[in-house]
Amino acid sequence: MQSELETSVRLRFAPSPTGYPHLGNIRTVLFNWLFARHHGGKFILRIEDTDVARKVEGAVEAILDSLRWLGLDWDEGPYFQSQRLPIYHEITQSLLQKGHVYSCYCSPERLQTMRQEQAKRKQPPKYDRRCRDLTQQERAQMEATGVTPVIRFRTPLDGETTICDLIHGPITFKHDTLDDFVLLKSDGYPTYHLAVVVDDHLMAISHVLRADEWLSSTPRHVLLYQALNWQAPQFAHLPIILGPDRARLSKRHGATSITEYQKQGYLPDAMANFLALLGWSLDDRTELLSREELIKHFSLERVGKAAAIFNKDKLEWMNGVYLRKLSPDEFAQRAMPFLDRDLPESVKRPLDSSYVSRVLSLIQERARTLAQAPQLASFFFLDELQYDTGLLLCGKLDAQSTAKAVTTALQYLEGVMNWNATDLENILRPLAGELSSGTREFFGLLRVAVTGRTAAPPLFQTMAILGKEKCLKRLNTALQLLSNLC
RNA sequence: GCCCCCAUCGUCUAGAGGCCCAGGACAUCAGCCUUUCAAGCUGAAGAUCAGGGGUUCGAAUCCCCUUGGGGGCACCA
Repeated sequence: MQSELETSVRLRFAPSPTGYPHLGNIRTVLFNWLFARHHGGKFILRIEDTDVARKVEGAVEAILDSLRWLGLDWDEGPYFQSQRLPIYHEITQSLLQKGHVYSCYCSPERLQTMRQEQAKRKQPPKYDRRCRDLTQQERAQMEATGVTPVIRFRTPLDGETTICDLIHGPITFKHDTLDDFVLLKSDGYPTYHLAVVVDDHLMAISHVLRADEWLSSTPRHVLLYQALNWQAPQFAHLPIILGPDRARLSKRHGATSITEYQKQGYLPDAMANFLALLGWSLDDRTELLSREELIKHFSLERVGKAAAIFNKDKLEWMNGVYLRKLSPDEFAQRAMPFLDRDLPESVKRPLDSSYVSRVLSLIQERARTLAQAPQLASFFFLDELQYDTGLLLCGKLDAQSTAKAVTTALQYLEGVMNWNATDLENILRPLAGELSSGTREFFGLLRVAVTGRTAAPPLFQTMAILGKEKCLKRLNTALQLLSNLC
């Protein structure tokens, strides 16, 4: 049975469609989602599209896609603030009547020069409240000029507001460090401060988990809640995620949008696990947690305060762990699109799925991302291998003895009836001693001939999958290359 | 300039006064396994707990200062 607290837990993710969601955004969603699911509450999606100018085409779809990819489902929404304008207007009217807000007629130009002068005088940039106490007559005059005013909040001149952050504890802000912020823009759209407060209240949001960058605007929101006579939700400000250079995550840090990680072949579960550990931990040793375990154990008490630097190496490692945990079938199913996308064009499509499955069984353990699969497996698909002939001579043997070794191997292989890994090994292993200094050299030589590389999956399994015809052909090619060196 | 937040190995972190001359993970290095690679196993190195003052019998843990880092101060969110 759920307690009353649990049924009333309502979280939300409220991105603005001004770009594609990046790691930081997604980590925030994850925490919101985990908290909601942990408490059996609701998770709501709301699009804060109140900035017409900065709106980015396709951003909303990218947000929805990212959430779906990560399996972060929502119970309500998406709501769009741009469709809720009348609500904000109505609330603004009531605030106006109660005297909590006022119309401001200052032009953007005036505000800008004001700020410039403040900067020159090393003063904090703050609205000088010129329109705060206009007389009725002055207001009428301004209205008559036809300028559309903005609506500003009448911030108390003295006193202070203490917010009780669930992660940081109590934090006090003096009102005289705040200014009269804008609630309604002249284009009729609300600012973030108005819209977020109104919607969080109307949507009965119980907990606001958002990034630390919002911490200093929280007193404004609390003041607004008070003016509206509404109960404020609980706030929890999450540590920010930084790039390796300790700067905020941005384009410069390579893959920043979450869809990019999808393209690079990371698994949603690995991503979620990794992101959960950025700012949260279960204990001193548990690192690998399934979706269910994350939900079960997530709590705000175990969220840290310090900003975290994104460590891609660890993400890759973890993704490798998840990749290896997949069943062979599932791995093949997931890797197939990547092969299709990234294998050279010369490779005929559609790919033979049963061949692909066998190939991928050797790749699974070696790939840290799905996008590495095509590169790891390419020699299985190519007709002609391109490699440096010198690789054939990496051991102590000269070109002639090497050629002899290959020739002998070919002789034996041609007669093989059952082309499988065990038989191949049984035939080739005894040859290593007589033809070369040992298995390392002999098998190494064959490996280069058959795969074109010095690092590849186990030789005999590789040959078995490649098939007799292809192997013999490649060994003959190697022989030709060697004859050029003799 | 003002306000706010933060500070444990390179990185993610454990640590809520004695269990810590600080534990785990990634990365690094070495060894084992082995036909190469990967995986796996074992081990090493890596943090005077930013610095300085207190409080205390005792501090990474509490308080203060300093320093450093980050965030905010738009008719952006």
